[in-house]
Amino acid sequence: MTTAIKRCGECPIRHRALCARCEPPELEELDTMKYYRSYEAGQTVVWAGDRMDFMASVVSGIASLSQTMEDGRTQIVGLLLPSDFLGRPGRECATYDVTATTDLVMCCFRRKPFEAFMARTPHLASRMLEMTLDELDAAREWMLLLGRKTAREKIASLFVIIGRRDAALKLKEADGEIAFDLPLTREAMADYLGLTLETVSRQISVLKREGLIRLEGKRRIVIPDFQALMAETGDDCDGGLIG
Amino acid sequence: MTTAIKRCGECPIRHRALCARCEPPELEELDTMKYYRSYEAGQTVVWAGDRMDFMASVVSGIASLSQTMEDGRTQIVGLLLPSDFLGRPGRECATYDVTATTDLVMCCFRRKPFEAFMARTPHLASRMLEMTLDELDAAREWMLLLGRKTAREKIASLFVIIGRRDAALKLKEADGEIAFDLPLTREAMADYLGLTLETVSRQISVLKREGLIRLEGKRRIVIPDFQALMAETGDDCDGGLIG
DNA sequence: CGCAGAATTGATACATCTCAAGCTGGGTGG
DNA sequence: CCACCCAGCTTGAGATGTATCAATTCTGCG
Repeated sequence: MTTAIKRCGECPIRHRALCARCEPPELEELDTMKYYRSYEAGQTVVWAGDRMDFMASVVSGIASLSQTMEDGRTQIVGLLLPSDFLGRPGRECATYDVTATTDLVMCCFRRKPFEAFMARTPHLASRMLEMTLDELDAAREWMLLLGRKTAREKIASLFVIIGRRDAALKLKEADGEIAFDLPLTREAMADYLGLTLETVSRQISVLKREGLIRLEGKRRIVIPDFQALMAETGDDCDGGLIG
Repeated sequence: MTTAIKRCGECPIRHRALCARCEPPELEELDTMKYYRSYEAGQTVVWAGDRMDFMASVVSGIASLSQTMEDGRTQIVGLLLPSDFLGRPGRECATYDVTATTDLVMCCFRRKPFEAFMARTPHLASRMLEMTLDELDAAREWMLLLGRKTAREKIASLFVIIGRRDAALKLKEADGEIAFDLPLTREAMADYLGLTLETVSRQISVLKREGLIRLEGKRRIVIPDFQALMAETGDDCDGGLIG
């Protein structure tokens, strides 16, 4: 459950996380407050409605936020990637089911002390506002996908978004040939895209047949021509991340 | 374009808007900064991508945020109701098309001075974070609706949400018989729910035929049994606003 | 009155879902 | 070391919900 503790100064997500604008004295204080938690792929972090006595940044791996209806229909409403934050100031209970989609490591803080720290550290609150506004834009982008895109466009959009993010992480340009490991099962993709897993599988097969993507094994996606795939998302040519 | 100026102290949205926690001296300062703008139903406030040199709170009426694809498919990604805020600190350009769905009055601030005011007024930033987190929850709730609900459930959910909000505004309980004016055309409902206007019309007719709703004129909706309609949303019985 | 925008209704098409049958690859135990 | 197993995935055939195209019918208003 617990992994080796790192100093905040050496943290891999330091420059993008909530604490991005913290100065050394603040980092030292965070060092004393934080603890790590690890989850295996498939494990549940919290259930919607459960009391949640901590807040956390994702250090590595991916977690999903999802809602499930009484009859089992499920919608993933957000992915938490490295540097993303989990937990809402002032709220005691989780709003969504949080599940480790891959092996996951999170940097955690007990809620009360962390809220106190935030209250006396204005730039933390301002960083949090910035990150929340970005999440809101991403959620709204996803609303367009869920409400108006075809299955084919949904799959293409997913690959373009993951490919672009992956390229950014590797500090590469998102054009020409791009390859990445797809960290989601077909079922998770379906729940994220508002489709069934059969439809996801079929549309991936179609894109493969047309040469827009290649599969290496089940999980590695190669995009030989990123621009060509972008043209299949339905967004205007800039890829439409914001619009 | 400009309406009579009110003192902030008498503002009808004062207790729910961004400035909810401002004290009299701050309100006086806001009084000197603010100006009102009015739009007629159907007018565009800004286009996505346009430079936006102001931020604003909705005083009365409804505005919609929407995204449109090249081929004309449109998705409404948010409604701005009285007390909701438009504009993002640090961003010069509008991210979405903003349209007045009904006649609309907004309380506006030029961006630069307002950002400066926010920078030295921490509780404004904190109120903004709170409002943004609420919007994010609402957006994610809508993702479940768009991705997983049937047309019938979508219509029922829309009426329940508007009915509940309307009851809250009138300080009534949301049960038994509820009635409200529906401020959206069939087309706007379709764009909000990810449907066509024909499907919206048909499903409204079905709910009417089943006695779950009545129409008085085209725009006034009467819900004789709020609980019964809630049972049609697919959410668990608390209505699932948060989950 | 008669128009124009909004809404309803009908007939048909089609994308996606549903149910069902195999396939594939990696791990395990005999 | 091989056969088996199982979760994850693919593919097929048919059902179904929603979109599309096309008339009407309302409703408010000049």
